[in-house]
Amino acid sequence: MPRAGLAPAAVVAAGAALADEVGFANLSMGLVAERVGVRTPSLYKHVDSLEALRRGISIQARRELGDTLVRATVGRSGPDAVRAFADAYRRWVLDHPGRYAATVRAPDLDDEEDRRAGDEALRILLDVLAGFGSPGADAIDAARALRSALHGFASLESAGGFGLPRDVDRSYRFLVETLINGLGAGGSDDSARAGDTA
Amino acid sequence: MPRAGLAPAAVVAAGAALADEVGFANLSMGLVAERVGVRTPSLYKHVDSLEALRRGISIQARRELGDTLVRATVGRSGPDAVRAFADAYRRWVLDHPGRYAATVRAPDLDDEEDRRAGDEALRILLDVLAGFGSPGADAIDAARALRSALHGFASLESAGGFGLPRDVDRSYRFLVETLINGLGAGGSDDSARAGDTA
DNA sequence: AGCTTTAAGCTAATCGAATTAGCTGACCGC
DNA sequence: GCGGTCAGCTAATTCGATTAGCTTAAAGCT
Repeated sequence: MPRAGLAPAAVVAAGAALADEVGFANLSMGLVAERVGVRTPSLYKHVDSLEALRRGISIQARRELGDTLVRATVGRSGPDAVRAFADAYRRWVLDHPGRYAATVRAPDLDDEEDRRAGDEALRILLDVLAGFGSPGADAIDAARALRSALHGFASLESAGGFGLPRDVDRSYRFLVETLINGLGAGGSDDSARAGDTA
Repeated sequence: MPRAGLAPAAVVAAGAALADEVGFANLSMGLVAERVGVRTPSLYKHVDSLEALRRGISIQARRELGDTLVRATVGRSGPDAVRAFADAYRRWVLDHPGRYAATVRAPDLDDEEDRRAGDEALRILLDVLAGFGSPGADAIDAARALRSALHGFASLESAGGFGLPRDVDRSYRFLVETLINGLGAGGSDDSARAGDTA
């Protein structure tokens, strides 16, 4: 038979696309094999295992997300950069639910490549936040806050977690503006506990 | 042989405990069976399938989390209630990682019981936020913002997503205070886009 | 063009986890 | 004590991941 001319990268790409369609959790070797046009066992010539394929998808997805975020934020700064970052983040997640689920897996600490793929988005995030000089606020804290909020919203939305009819776009804008407000006000350490009821 | 005296609720409870130990994703019928002291097929006398067991765990977990949050916030209001809510939320997630993962699954919309179990936490959240009368801000938006942020942080932390050495407790406090600040400042709709660079 | 080497793909087989079928005996109410 | 019900069991099925071993397309060399 004519060969399919497969390569590890092609298998990972197919897996990523499939993950977006059927869900990262429902990915199977059989599905991927069918997609690339070979029998299941043939995949093992290109990837070590389903687990390894998942890791590959995760790494690739983190890179894609990172690239997307870079492109969205270049040339912007301050609250504007945060909005661009947030919008690009959510759009990417909604467009690539399976890939996004893949990015959430904790990187394998023994794997250099895996660990690095996650760093880029973080670096961008820190750059974006460089414009917010909330006194006493650590940039890492701010980055974690932003990342947590965006990740939380995106993952709840993409899991269908928002049951109520309230417009989701609007809620997202509210979230982003709330964070921008909060970060701008410089609300980190316990000194912020003054002015409680305000 | 003497009977094990099992009941569906006991199987779900054992499954929940096991999920906390091995991870919700790694739950298997074999593991649960071993835990409750029967052979695997016997479980099917109490639960319909692994999938059904997972749903049961999810429902139970949402109820437990809801109860915990109620207990943590009764008698408090305003920013104080938000802090208590946030602290209780995170503590519960860290103590019950498997159950928490179970709560994230989108409820089955065809299942009345499933849908209801998620509502309680939301109701509490809305109550907690009643104290924040940010003009123009919809309570649902605020609830979603808070939920997203807390869920995001908790799920990243419990997935080992924070690689850096920076103290995580501190970052969490920062996140909560940032939200309190932001919500207090009333930053919802586009009118908030005034005062950009601030 | 013919020869060799490599490795992509295949079929058949193994393994493990979920689930189903059908049997047996423990406990409940009489 | 007797009968019915149902928890639990063993055996069997199914399906997906993975391994073993064969075949031959493709690439390189002479």
